[in-house]
Amino acid sequence: MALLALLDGGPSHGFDLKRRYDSLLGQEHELKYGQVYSTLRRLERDGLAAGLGLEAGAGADRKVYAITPAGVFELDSWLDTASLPSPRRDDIFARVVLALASGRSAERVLDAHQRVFLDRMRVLTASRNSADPIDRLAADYEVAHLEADLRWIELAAVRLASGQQPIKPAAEGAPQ
Amino acid sequence: MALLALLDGGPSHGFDLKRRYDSLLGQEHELKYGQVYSTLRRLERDGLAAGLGLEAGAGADRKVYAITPAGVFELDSWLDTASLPSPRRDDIFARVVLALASGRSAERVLDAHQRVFLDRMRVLTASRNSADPIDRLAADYEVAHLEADLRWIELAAVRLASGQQPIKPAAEGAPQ
DNA sequence: ACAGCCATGTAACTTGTTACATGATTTT
DNA sequence: AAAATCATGTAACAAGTTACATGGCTGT
Repeated sequence: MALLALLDGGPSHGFDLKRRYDSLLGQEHELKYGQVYSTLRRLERDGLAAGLGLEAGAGADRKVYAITPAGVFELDSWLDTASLPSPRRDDIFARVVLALASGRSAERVLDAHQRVFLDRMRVLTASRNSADPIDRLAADYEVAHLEADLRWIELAAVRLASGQQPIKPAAEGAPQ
Repeated sequence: MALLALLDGGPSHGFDLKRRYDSLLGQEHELKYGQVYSTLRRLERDGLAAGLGLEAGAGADRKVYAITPAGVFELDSWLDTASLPSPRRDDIFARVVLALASGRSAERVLDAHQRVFLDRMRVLTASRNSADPIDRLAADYEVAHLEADLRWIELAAVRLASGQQPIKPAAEGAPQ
């Protein structure tokens, strides 16, 4: 969808799309070339983008793609879709639950995360005055969610401290 | 890691692990059997779990696995790891940025999400008084992040309304 | 006898990652 | 002449999803 959105501004080629994606959304997580070119082929296969042919440029010949009407439709649909944050299986919540389920203390998990999250907050508040409006929105977004995590950490600590965590009994189908 | 954590409570087999995972973390997103059995084989291959053999039970024979010392070590390491929330490529932030980048209005995206998030909040505040402590923590966690998203939506709306979004120029490597 | 749950799996497919290979052009 | 950048790709791997296949046991 990101590639479609970028193509919607006009035809382009893989290398350029990757650079633009990275400057837009590549905070810490760049697009891999392997994915760019295979995704473009996939878009073409699915009729959402069409190859326009080769164009000479600075280096090797560029393979230029354009978005198709079907692609525009898909993009519009995606943008109009409000995706509820799907639960993440590798975040602090999962770790806390699994720490409890395996009879470990959740405090260690909560403390470790609190430390890291607070550190990250300090870094972010600095970059929050960035000139680039997108960078600012990104920082705002991350800060908002870090605050949410930090508030939840305190809440969870209280809840777990008061009601001594009973948590489901351990293995049930286990032998011995 | 979830399977290792469950195995840490005692040896068990795929079917049982799946059920326990689902009751613990399967809010809306159950584990697929295809993944359970292939993951168990992977854990065994990597020496984190060991097959103990077959055990007769209610239905077909159960293939019982136990966690190994190496598995316990991995699990402990994972629990001690504080993972910063990695940026998600399919959430509201990505949609807003890509709407702007493709010359569309971000308001539509913001509004659609605000509606859905508020709806979800209403559903959640009801289930927040759940008896099960894990369910309560889960609801708290989701509510905290929904609040974060809603606050960000308002902030973004203000920012975008004031500074008329310039956003990077459209395609650059495009012909014509 | 049949439905439904217990229990395990496989095959095909999709997406994403890693690592490598190639060669042209531009800059130092 | 060497290094950096432009530009495209492939092969191998890892993980997750979907759909199907198999068969035993339990309750009605």
